[in-house]
Amino acid sequence: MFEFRVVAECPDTGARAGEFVTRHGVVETPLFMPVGTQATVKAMSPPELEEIGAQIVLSNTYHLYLRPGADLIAEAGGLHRFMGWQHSILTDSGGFQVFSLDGLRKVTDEGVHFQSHIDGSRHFMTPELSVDVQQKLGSDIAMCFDECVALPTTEEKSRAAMERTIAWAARCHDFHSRSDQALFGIVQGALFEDQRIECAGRLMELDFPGYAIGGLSVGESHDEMYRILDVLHPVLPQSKPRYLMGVGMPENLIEGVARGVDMFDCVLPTRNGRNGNLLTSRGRINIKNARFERDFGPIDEMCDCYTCRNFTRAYVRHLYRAGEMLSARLCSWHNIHFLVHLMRRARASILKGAFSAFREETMKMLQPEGIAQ
RNA sequence: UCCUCGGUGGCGCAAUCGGCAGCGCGGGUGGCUGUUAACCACUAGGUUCGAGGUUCGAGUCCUCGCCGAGGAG
Repeated sequence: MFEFRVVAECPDTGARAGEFVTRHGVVETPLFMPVGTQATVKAMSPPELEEIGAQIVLSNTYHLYLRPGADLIAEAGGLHRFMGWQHSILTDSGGFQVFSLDGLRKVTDEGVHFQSHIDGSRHFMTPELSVDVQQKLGSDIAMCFDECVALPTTEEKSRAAMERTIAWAARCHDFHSRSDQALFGIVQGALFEDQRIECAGRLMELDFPGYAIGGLSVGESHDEMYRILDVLHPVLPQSKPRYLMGVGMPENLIEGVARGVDMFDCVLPTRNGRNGNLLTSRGRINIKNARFERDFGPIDEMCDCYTCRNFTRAYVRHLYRAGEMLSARLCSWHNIHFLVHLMRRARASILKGAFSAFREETMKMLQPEGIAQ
């Protein structure tokens, strides 16, 4: 059911434009997926996400398993119907929570003992349970349950997590049965090139319809992230989509695309938006700053999102300082629009054979020195 | 006119027995990368109403004054 095809490739870099089909429609890559952990992209409604042009959103197995529960969502007719989103959905497996809920969990080869961050109740998440939940949710793309290690780490710890991730991937693969849902494998291996290559190769033996690169954007430098992407680029199958998990800084997206990445997701546009940090074509701005008090221009001169078409920096700053919820909405709206359209423009440039110029120009604009006003 | 209570950062308030003047909000700034996050961190800001006095040392005790709130007449 799930099929990916490359429609254009950049002659100078690893960038490619592609598309895949889910039962909820055609999805064009490269793309950015807004994060909707709790079956909602915080502060945004589905029609607003549609207006922005989001093609697929991400939701989370661990969070929905704890509340409201996979059976309830299945009973509601599946996650799409439950949250009122007719387009594609990717569900993360809960693997990232193995990393982020440090202190509330214990990892064993069999699975992960969690203590709920909501009520302290004890749970045991396994690869099978993660896939079971994701099948009940009915997402278009499910992710293997993996172990994401914190950086910096040692070669031994990384290898242990990598081996566990591979073993769990095989168990996910065996357990997975929904033919209308794609299951992606996740490459781990921290910043060790040999481990990354080995992990990719062993996952490829399972022939997943797509491959994710996990364990990055967890504190390493950009150069280290790019080095791992460079290493994986020639290894991963050209004919399958590659998904760089958790990456959302504009420059990371551009450089990721240049290294063959097709999909990204990140909480950055929504979380930072709620906290008054805004992405612009000339770098990031903090709308809280006093210098915007009487700035009656748009957030970003180059942007045509709803926020930029209708409101000024001075107004958005006022909303933020006043604690008004419209601030979170307008800032999230703009930030998501920024990343979705950054990827849309990247795609257009690849189709035109002009990605290198697009990359150079965009990266130059995004430099901190580029911050005007 | 008398009595009582109060006066401390921009605002609201703490400060033990007389012993390094703090907290919250607000202000300024920074951070946030598969969301435990409309969050977190840092920072600036003081003649403690005024004038005297006691004391090694006073936001704190004493005297007088000023201002505010309440009560009595």
